[in-house]
Amino acid sequence: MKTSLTDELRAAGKRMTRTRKAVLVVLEASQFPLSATELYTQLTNGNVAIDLVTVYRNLTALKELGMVTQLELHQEGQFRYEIKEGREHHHHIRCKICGRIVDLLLCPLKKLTALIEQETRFVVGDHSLEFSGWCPKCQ
Amino acid sequence: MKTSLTDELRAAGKRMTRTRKAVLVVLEASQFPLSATELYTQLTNGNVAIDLVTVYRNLTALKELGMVTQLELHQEGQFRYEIKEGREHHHHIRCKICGRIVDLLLCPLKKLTALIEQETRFVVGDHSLEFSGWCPKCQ
DNA sequence: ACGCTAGTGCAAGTCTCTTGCAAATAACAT
DNA sequence: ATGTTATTTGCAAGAGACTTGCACTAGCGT
Ligand SMILES: [Mn+2]
Ligand SMILES: [Mn+2]
Ligand SMILES: [Zn+2]
Ligand SMILES: [Zn+2]
Repeated sequence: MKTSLTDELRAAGKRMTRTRKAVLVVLEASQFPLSATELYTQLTNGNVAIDLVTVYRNLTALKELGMVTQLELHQEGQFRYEIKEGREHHHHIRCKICGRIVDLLLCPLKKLTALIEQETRFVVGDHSLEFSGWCPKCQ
Repeated sequence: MKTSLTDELRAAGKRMTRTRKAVLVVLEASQFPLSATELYTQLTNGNVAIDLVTVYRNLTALKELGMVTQLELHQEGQFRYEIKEGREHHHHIRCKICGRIVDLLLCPLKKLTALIEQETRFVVGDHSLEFSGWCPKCQ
């Protein structure tokens, strides 16, 4: 893990604890966004002693610092978290059968924002875009 | 309410009960998608005696029949439901301050689907797209 | 090494949504 | 109209994700 993350934490009055470092390491290694429970399971299986509530509190803290992205995949009923470091803004597709989640390295919505602002008089902040379907193995 | 809805229900072996009709009437009248709790509150305030669990069960049944759309707005932590009858596929924007939800009568994703299928080898089923921002009054 | 304060674990609580079951009622046959 | 049957309902309890309270622990600046 980069030391810059530790510095970022310090600058915000936060500490780089053993458990927080473990959370960041697992998030950095993951190829897809993790739920709190999945993260907890990976940590526990990796012999990191941590409570689920600590996972939640760390995810919340890291989200507030802008170090992780919180997302909600279509009708999963839970949040997932992805580290931001070194990853562009992107979206996801999830298999309806096996649950596999794959990055879509594109965002078709930049042009659309101006149109929406014009039509609704809203100022657009964020957007969430997720696809679901059937992955190659489950078709 | 249209009698066609009653016929549709019958054709699926379902019944048009007093409570189910009341649910449909409130959904038809709403200008924005309602959560189960909001629907329950509107019914109760309108002197319809109904249990919250019955609201949930009716929403589930109507969703399975394709008569309502279930959607999840960004980070609300609850589902919302919209009647399909007479409404095209569309998306929403929600104000981060007051929670107002407005229809976006467009979908920019039809063209994108072919590209995603080509790149990921998934077969694309559904998508969910929601915006959030600041409405005219809350800016 | 010391002290302050952020962070942690455990327990309990909140909120949305689901399930089990007996009673009520809509649909339909007689 | 009356009876039969399967659907629907209400009440109670349960599931699952996430949050909060509080005493104890441990980073880290000095
Ligand atoms: Mn991703
Ligand atoms: Mn709508
Ligand atoms: Zn985007
Ligand atoms: Zn669309």
